[in-house]
Amino acid sequence: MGVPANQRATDSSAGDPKAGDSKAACSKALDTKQRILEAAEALFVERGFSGASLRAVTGAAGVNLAAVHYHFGSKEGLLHALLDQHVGPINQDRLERLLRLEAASAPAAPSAEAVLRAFIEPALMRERGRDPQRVRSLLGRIYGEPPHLVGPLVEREFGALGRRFVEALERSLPQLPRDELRWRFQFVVGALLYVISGNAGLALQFGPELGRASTEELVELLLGFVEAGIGAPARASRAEGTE
Amino acid sequence: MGVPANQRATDSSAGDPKAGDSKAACSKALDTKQRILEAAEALFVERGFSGASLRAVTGAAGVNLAAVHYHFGSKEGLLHALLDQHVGPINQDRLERLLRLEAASAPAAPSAEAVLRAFIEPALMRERGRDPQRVRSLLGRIYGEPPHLVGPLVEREFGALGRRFVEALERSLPQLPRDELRWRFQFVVGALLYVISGNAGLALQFGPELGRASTEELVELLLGFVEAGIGAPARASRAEGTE
DNA sequence: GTCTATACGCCGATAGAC
DNA sequence: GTCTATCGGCGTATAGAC
Repeated sequence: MGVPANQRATDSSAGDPKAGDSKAACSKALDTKQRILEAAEALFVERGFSGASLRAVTGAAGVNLAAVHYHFGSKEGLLHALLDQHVGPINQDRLERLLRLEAASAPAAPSAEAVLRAFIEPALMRERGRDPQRVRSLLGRIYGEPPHLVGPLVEREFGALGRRFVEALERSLPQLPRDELRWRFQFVVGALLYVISGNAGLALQFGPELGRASTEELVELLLGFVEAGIGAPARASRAEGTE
Repeated sequence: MGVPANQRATDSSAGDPKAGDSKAACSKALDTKQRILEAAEALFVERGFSGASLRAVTGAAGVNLAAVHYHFGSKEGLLHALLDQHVGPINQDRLERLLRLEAASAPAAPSAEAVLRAFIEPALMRERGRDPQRVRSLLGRIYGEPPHLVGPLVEREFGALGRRFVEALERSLPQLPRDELRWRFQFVVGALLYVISGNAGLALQFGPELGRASTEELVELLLGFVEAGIGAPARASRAEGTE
């Protein structure tokens, strides 16, 4: 009794366990780290961050529980590494597109439509050979986790980029009051995140019929909505007070 | 050593512990239930559902840990009771407004603007003498919790109502393809939830300057955005296939 | 440097005494 | 209706094997 070996369910690497070469040890370390990341990605998307236990992650990855603390410091550190790996490239893509747009239309500002497309398309399209639904959901799943967790994380991964896009939109829509534009940008982010998360409505609310839209169709549908919304006439209901 | 009595920190009721009257017991039960609800509301909003432990809730309420399972069955049951208490009235308000709109404009359909206002205003305005921010946040905080939790909850609290509003919008905008309208309604829900949650962007992203908008201003800002978005010309990029 | 085994203090849940 | 005791699972920390 008492043999606790319920790990290593999937495999324990292809080579023989005797290989003590330092290069082999190094590649094994990378392998462990990568296996943890892949298992964590799948489980975080499936069950959410709080809902996926480290024991489930390490069990699925076939590694020891403590390995995650050695490589990532904590469960939150693991999430951070996962986000750096996924939303980093998305945000880089967004920024490159924005800079290209601004260079192409200089000295005029690019259209709000083009800026919004640069913001939205990378978030929905990027897949890199993986199941696209999975990659997308990870980002959306993060919002709504306990606030003390999501706050610093959003600022770190998204703060500067969001402010940069708002500045671009301010130049595209100079007639719109600054505050109103900033709120509208928040509405865009909200709609995008809700779509990305795939969490609520949709299949749940209307049955599978609504889930049919392809990624490309979804981008166009969302863009049609937010372009009209952000370009709507100013409400200007608060021309008062602060002079 | 080993005396585990670290509960009862706050108090243990005002009366003497001998009072065996049945009426007193009953009112004490109601009091216990209500105290749990109030403490849970505050802590769920502050730390999120997963982040607030039952021990913290019962400790703040000054009741025993097991009481929550006696009265609500589980932590999830407690959340459910809390939502019934808060989003129930909101959804009832929404439905009454919609029915009044439809009655007033019959046999024609009410405008999409009016329907959207009936959907959004109750969610942002209702407060009932409490700190309004707190009441609003509870609803928004729920989304993004682990999907197995949020799925049935959304369907139960919101499914029928959401479908009813989509039907109304379909009558208000008959020229818009059904699928496109349903997606757009999802975008509205996403933007609304993002605002309600108060979780992300906003103060975090732009500093406190953006948090200044009053509830009434916020309703108008959001309505201006979603009215334009939902009424935008159809993209119609998928007139194909299913005939 | 990489990984394993083991332990600690919380958590939600439950059974049974009062 | 309330409380105590206790359960298995959780995230985390660390000592030591290789």
